Amino acid sequence: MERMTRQREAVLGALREAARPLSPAEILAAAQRTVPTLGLATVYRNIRAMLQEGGLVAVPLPGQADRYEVADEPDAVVHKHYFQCLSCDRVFPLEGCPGHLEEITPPGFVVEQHELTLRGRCIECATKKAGKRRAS
Amino acid sequence: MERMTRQREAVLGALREAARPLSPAEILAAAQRTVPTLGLATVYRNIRAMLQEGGLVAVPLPGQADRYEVADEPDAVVHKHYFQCLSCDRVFPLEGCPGHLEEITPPGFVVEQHELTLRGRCIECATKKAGKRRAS
DNA sequence: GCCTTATTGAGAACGAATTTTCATTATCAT
DNA sequence: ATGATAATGAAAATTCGTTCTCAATAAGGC
Repeated sequence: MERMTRQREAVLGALREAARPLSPAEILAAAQRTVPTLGLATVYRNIRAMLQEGGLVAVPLPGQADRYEVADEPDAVVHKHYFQCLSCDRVFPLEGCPGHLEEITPPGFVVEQHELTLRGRCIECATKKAGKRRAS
Repeated sequence: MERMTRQREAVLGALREAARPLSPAEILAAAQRTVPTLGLATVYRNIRAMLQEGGLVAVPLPGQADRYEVADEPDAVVHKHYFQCLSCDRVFPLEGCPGHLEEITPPGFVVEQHELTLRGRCIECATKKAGKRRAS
């Protein structure tokens, strides 16, 4: 990936505007508002390229395919956690970290990373308590 | 699943002795020590049957296929968290829960479940500091 | 021990996510 | 503006985990 194409800008733009981790399909849908002819393969190609270049990070979720979001500042060691809505399936970044990990770590084990995923209803789905919807 | 077969006993035995969540492949390997001819399809069939019957529970992990472990007592509402070793890939159950989830939950969001996964070196891999297998 | 039929083993088949192929299009150094 | 070639779109292909098919085997009620 050496050239700045319309499709790549659209993918990056979709991720920037979302302010939350997106799935490849979500990126496709959002970016197609800018480049209607955009294909899923191109979304994947750009995701892969930007991951390598460090501009994107993958957000792994239990039992779910990875989501992606624009990488934070390199020096921001503030790792993140996420909330996944059981209704609309969207994923939102959380602020902060529960800590207290030492307390539940067995002796001799060395913790290098940790991932916390909350699940429930996002504010929108909790409010209009309609039946299940899908991401917007 | 109405008959108690040698293979089903082997699968259950493997899970009981492991005392940690196992992947279908891990179950296969362990159970084959008892029933060498055991096939992977049978492992999956028994996992599925025992899941339905409530004897097993699936352990979802970020970016990983589900592991399985024998279900705790029905009344034990003590949900669990896990530690995954970046070196040997094994998963270990943890005691307790960090709590403090409200603090990081955005206003209006309703938390119904949560999952925490620690990653690093298990006591064995931390001790014999062999080369890394998975990057961080 | 006999017989019905649930269960097995092996491989084919599957579904979902992701990658590749390849002919066409478009970026950008010149 | 031109050309070399990186990037694209569409579909085919691949991967991985899991389920299914089907002939052969074996559990367990009799």
